[in-house]
Amino acid sequence: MYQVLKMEGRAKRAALTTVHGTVQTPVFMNVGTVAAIKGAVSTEDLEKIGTQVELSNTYHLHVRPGDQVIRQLGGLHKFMSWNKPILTDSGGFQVFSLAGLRRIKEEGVYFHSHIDGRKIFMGPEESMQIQSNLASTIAMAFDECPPSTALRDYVEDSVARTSRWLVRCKQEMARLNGLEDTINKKQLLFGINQGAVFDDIRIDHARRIAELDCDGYALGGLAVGESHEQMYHVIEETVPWLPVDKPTYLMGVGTPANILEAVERGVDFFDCVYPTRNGRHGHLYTNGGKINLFNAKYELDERPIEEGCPCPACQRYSRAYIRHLLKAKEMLGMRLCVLHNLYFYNKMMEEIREALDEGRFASYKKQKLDGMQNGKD
RNA sequence: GUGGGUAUGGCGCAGUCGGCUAGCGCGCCAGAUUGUGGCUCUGGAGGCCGAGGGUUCGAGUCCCUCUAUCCACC
Repeated sequence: MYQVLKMEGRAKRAALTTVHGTVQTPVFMNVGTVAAIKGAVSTEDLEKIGTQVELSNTYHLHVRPGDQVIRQLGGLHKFMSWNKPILTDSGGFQVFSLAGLRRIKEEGVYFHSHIDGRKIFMGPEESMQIQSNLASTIAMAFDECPPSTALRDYVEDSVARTSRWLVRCKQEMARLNGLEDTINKKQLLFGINQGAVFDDIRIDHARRIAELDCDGYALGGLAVGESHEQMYHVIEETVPWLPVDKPTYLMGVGTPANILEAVERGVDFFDCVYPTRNGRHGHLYTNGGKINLFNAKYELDERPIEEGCPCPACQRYSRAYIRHLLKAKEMLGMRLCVLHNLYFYNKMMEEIREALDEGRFASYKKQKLDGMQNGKD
């Protein structure tokens, strides 16, 4: 059940109750593609840094260790010892990101595994079956994510196909949720809006999928090369056509500034590899903007990453020490940086929720952006 | 002491029969990265080529002396 608790303009403060607990939104989902947050971060760590939802990937887990293996082990929650919500991405994005290794047809997509090169077929039904085996809390529809540079004709065809795929996803998910031996019979399904940067295609698609009564809706195909202005414009134009009483998820986005802008435009679910990937590369988020711990100026810096930050890294380690760990390629360096970044993101979302609760999101957003040098994080 | 080898940016090296602004890897200094291959990419700084002399239009490349260092033998 999804309940909108408060609105400020189009910005939503809501709560999504699932079989794995309630998610307070707006929320940032922490990305753990292969059922692991990269950087040696454990589920215990996630509990400490305020993670509400973990995100894993259908395609990656299908390839290794195999969704049948995870099913036999009782599903993802039991497998990775995480009892809060998990969202699984459908594998659709891999159609886009593994371009060159795939062939898209009406029935689905033929891939080559990036692990061993073997040929794999995945269509809407297969994606739902895999996600059902994984038994995630929320499954994503199987879609195609065209590049931002795709021509209008291509995008129209692609979006039409994604719509047909969504119908098949819904039917298959309903069937799977009704089976006796399905692990999570209340698995939710989010549909995905596409249309590149063509407003009319986006809107037409949004209206069409809104009628299908999914459990939530995502904006896909953004932050794939277009400008920030184009992305904000698409969000602004599209979100009003998606049901306000359903979760709205902006896939793969983004920087703290991107998130603040999107919350203002009505988005309440996010995920992004930035805090984890950038953390592994020593790029750290602070209220004063992003810093690169590899920079020589931190060699003798005894301060924590961020003064006053209660995260496990800032509680007891200096920038100088963490910089040394990173340069020495010690795992602990990456781990501490990833923990800090995820804490920063989770904390920012908490602040956003508080601001919305108190009806002061607009001023919070301005203050946060100003602090981060007007969003140049 | 004798014989042989080697000296080129922080480290390891390439430089063909002498020929334009001396390259490469790592490191260093910066910058990218948006539903993740702990990757990758893009820039940048840094060298009077061990020292001195000679041959030549021209020497990192050839010759002589010296120095340092390595190996073997005494």
